[in-house]
Amino acid sequence: MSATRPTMEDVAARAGVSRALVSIVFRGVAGASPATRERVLAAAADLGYQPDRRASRLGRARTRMIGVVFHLGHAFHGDLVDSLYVAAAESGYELVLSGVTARRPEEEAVRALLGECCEAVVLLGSALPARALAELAARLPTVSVLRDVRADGVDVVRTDDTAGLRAAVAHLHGLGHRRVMHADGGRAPGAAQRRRGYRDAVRRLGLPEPPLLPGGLTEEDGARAADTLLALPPGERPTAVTAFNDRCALGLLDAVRRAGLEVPHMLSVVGFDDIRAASYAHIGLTTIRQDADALGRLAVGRAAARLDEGEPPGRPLVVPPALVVRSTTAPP
Amino acid sequence: MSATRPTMEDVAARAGVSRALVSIVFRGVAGASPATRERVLAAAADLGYQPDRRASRLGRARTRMIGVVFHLGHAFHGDLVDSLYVAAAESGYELVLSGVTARRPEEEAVRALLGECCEAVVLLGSALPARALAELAARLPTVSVLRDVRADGVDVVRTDDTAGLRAAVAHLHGLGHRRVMHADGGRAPGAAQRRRGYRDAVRRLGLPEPPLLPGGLTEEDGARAADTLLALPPGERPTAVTAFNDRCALGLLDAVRRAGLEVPHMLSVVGFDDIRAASYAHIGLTTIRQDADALGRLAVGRAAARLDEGEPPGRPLVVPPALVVRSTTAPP
DNA sequence: GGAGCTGACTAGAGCGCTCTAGCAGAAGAC
DNA sequence: GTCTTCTGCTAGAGCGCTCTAGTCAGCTCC
Repeated sequence: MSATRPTMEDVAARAGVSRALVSIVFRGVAGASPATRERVLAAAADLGYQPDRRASRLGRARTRMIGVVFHLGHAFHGDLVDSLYVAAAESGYELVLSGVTARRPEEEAVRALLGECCEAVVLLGSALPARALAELAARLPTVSVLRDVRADGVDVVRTDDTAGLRAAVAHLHGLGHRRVMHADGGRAPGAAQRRRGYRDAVRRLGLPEPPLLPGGLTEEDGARAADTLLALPPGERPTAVTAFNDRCALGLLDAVRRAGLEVPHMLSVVGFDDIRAASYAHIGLTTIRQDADALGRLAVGRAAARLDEGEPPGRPLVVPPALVVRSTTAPP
Repeated sequence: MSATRPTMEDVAARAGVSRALVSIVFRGVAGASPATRERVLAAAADLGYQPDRRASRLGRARTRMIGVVFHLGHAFHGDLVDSLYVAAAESGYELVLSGVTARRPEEEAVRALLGECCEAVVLLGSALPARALAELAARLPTVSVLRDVRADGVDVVRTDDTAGLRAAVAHLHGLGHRRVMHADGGRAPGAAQRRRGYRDAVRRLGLPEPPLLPGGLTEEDGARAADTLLALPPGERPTAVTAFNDRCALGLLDAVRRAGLEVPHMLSVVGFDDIRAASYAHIGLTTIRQDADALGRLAVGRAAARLDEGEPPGRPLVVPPALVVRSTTAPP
């Protein structure tokens, strides 16, 4: 509390050196003798001095800050942010988070970031129109993670959703399933690609192609998909379902089980993402794992490449997903 | 992209006015004629000028920033952050988020915030030792949300967990349950209070007091509690369970249902928090609702009162919870 | 013993804003 | 017609840092 926080000036005065020397010590660059360095550090500790990063960034030519727009409430975004923190630290960048919530739209989150002078932005699962993204990309390097978008100047880092769903269907086919349905993600980022992967695989394997189950991002959407499924005449019921994502799969699982269908014996279910909950022992959801670490690293990598090496926006970076077999799939 | 972002100077030159006038216009204070104001705004729009908030905060005496430490992955923290955003905007503050993840400990999150020069910090469900909190509070107004802690100078904003659990037990008692167990939260913030509420109620109502079920914060912990419960000899099995939180309740629900117990007829379950998933139609979890909006508003209110009115840290602010009856509770 | 280093340190000009003081010039008071 | 009061605007000194361009000892080297 006290009056105001101590500044570099105060530390300098106490250590009996110039302000510049204190700066040298705190930036950890060469130019101070070990003895002085220690004296400065001691003075700083006495005063409880903490460098003001805002001022430091102002004085510096570069801010080395990357803005991140993420959705509070999307569990997978949490995993991504974790990996972004690590990757950013490795490349000497700092993250500034801007959350999207029920009452804080994405536009607002982006606007806030622009005012903070970050050098690049990483958008997780952005729902902004391509035009808005292109506009943003015209101002500063922009990386869209999870969402594949063709917008001028926008870098894309995403999972190979199509391959993921193909792998899911192939896995089910390998188990002997013939009638596989897909709980669709609608307009969610990645949904179109997963839909395509599902259709590709079903056709390629010569399986019947039943209509899509209307699903979505949340457990509730999954439960709705289950209702649709359960309403089907027995002959048309699938023996396996691929879901848009894990949350959807979890909701679906819950609902079909309560309707008396045994999983995996009467119905196999495959999710997408591999969120934490999927691996819980009592759930054991077979799923397509998105590699959050790779996605985060590539996103920061793209931003850094454009900032540090002056690279132009590149083609989409696509991370292969991995099938994780647990206990919600079995032969029909 | 281009060279560098335009500054106030550029806007001033283009509009043919002084830098100070541009500042006046952008701060929205009196002192510029409508005509000039418009001219400045037009020039700024032409240039794509965006004021640099870092510089603006440097120049200003106060930064009006509140730091928020939250856990990515705790769904309820998302609700709180949403409400904090709203409350902060209302009191003219800005939020700066610092996330806690698997690989980014709370200490690190706090440290980052100190460097950003926020005027106060709000910690959601902090797990820091009381000493560390007191130290932090010695530097700047500190509000602990969800976690009740007796540390010098630390403001606390929390739900009346004890009352919540009393209400849960009373509800079950009212339905005719006699044997009610509690899936405990261990060392999680609020767990001790909820445990106390449970015990209070059970004693007061003259119910038997069985041992606690070891639970925790996550679905997995809930499933583990279910295992313990299911392993009980039939005579000792409860007819109802109160869970530390919703996620724990959900995990428990899932596990007991799969073991063949019908909910609510064979077992009633009450959660805590009222996270989004609790209200999903297919789940319909009876729970104790924490008022995220009130918690957020009070947290910002405390910070603002200390900053703006110079108030000293006050006594804990306790928000009453509310019982939300859905479909996981019924007479035994 | 002077040139040329090097290592340790300082002065001072920014960075992009804010904000106090102050200055013209028009309007109103008497 | 002078004096005040406003309105609309500008000059310029910060805010707490960074960083370039020094200064100044104390070396080595021939």
